[in-house]
Amino acid sequence: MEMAKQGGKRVGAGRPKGTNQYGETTKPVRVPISKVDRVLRFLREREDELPLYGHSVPAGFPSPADDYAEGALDLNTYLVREPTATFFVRARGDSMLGAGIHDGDLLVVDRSLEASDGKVVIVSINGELTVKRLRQAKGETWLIPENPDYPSITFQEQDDTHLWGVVTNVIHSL
Amino acid sequence: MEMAKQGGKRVGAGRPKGTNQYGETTKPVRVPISKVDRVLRFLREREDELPLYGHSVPAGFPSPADDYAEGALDLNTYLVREPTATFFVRARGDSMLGAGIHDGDLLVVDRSLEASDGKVVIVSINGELTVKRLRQAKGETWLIPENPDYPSITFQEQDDTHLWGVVTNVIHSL
DNA sequence: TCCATTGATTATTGTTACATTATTCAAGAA
DNA sequence: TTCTTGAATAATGTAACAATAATCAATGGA
Repeated sequence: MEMAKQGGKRVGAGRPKGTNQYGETTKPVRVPISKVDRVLRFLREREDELPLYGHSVPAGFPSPADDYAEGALDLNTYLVREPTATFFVRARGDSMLGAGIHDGDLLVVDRSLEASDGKVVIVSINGELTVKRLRQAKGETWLIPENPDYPSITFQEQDDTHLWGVVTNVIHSL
Repeated sequence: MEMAKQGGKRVGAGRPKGTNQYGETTKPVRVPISKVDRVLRFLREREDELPLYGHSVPAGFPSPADDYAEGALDLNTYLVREPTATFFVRARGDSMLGAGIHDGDLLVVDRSLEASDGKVVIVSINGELTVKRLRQAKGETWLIPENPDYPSITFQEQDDTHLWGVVTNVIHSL
C-alpha cells in the first residue's frame, strides 16, 4: 500500500523549549567516572535545595515537593564553610553534655577558625581526641569540660597536646 | 636563523595517564546551567568524602588532606536517606530539651518513616509546627514534650492536627 | 660529559557537533 | 469529528576536536 505525502507548513511545531527535566538548558561538564552516579543523584534529588520550613504552616497541607515557602537549604553549604579545612569527629562520653554534645554525636570541625576564648575545640591529648571548651584567662589556657563530674586541665600541662580545630556544629541522631 | 630538525623516535614520551586533577578518566555529563558552579565545587572540594576521625589519633599530626584513616563521610548521604521525602524544620523553644533539641536547632525530618511509638515527630497544630515525642498506648495517641514544664496532649483532641514526619537528626550550632 | 633547549609524543580538557530520542503540531484519512 | 502520520524542533548522551599540559629524548653548546 502506498502512503500519501502529508506535507505543508508546521508553524510552531516541535518540542517546546524548557521541556527537559530541569526546565533550563544544560551543558556538558566533565566528571570523573567514579563520581558520575553521585553527581547524577545530586542533580536528580536536588540535594542542594531541600525544603526548609519555619514555625507556621501554609494553608492546607503543603508538600515538600512544592515550592518551598520558607526557602531551600543546602546541607553541605550550611554545615561546611571551608571544605578543605573541615573534618568530622565522633564524640564519646558525656563530658560536654552542657554544650549539647551527647555520646555518639557527630561533630563538624573547622581547622581554619581561630580557637578563641569560649570556643568548643577538639584537642588530641596523648593520642586521644577530646572535646572541651577553651578558656583563656590570666595568661593561661584551660580546657574545661561542660560537666562538673570531669576535671579541667591546662593546655600546657600535657606534652603531646595538639589543637585540632573548632567545633561548629553537633549532629545528633534520634 | 634556521632551526635544525630534532627528529627521532620518542618511545614512552607524552603526558602520563592519570595525571589529571582527579587521577582517573573523566566523561562529560550534562548539568543544568544554574548548577554547573555547584557541581564543580562539589567535585573540587570533594564534599562527598570529608574525613571522619574516631577517638584515637594516628601518629604525628595527621592532616585532613591525607587519606582518611577512619574513613570518609558524605553529609547528604549520612543525613538524608530519602531525599524526596526529607525536609528541614527550625526548632523553637525548649520543650524537647530532654531529647537533645535546643532552641534554634535544625531538624532533619523524613516523611517516609513510620511514626511509631517513641519516635520524635513533627506535627502541625492549628497551623503551628511543634516537635513532640509520640506515645501510643491503650488505644490512644499522645504527643509528649520532653520537658516537665510543658503539658502532654492527645493527638485527636485538636481539629487541625497533621503529622508531618519523623525527626531523624538534630543539627545544633555552637 | 653535562645539561639546557627544543621539538616529539601523548593525555587532559572544555566545548562543539551530531545522531538519536522525545515531544508537539497540523494535514489527511477514516 | 477523531485518528493516523509525517513534519518540526528541543533534549540528550557521547564522539570528536582543538587547545593545553606534561613528559621524553635528540641536539648542541659549555
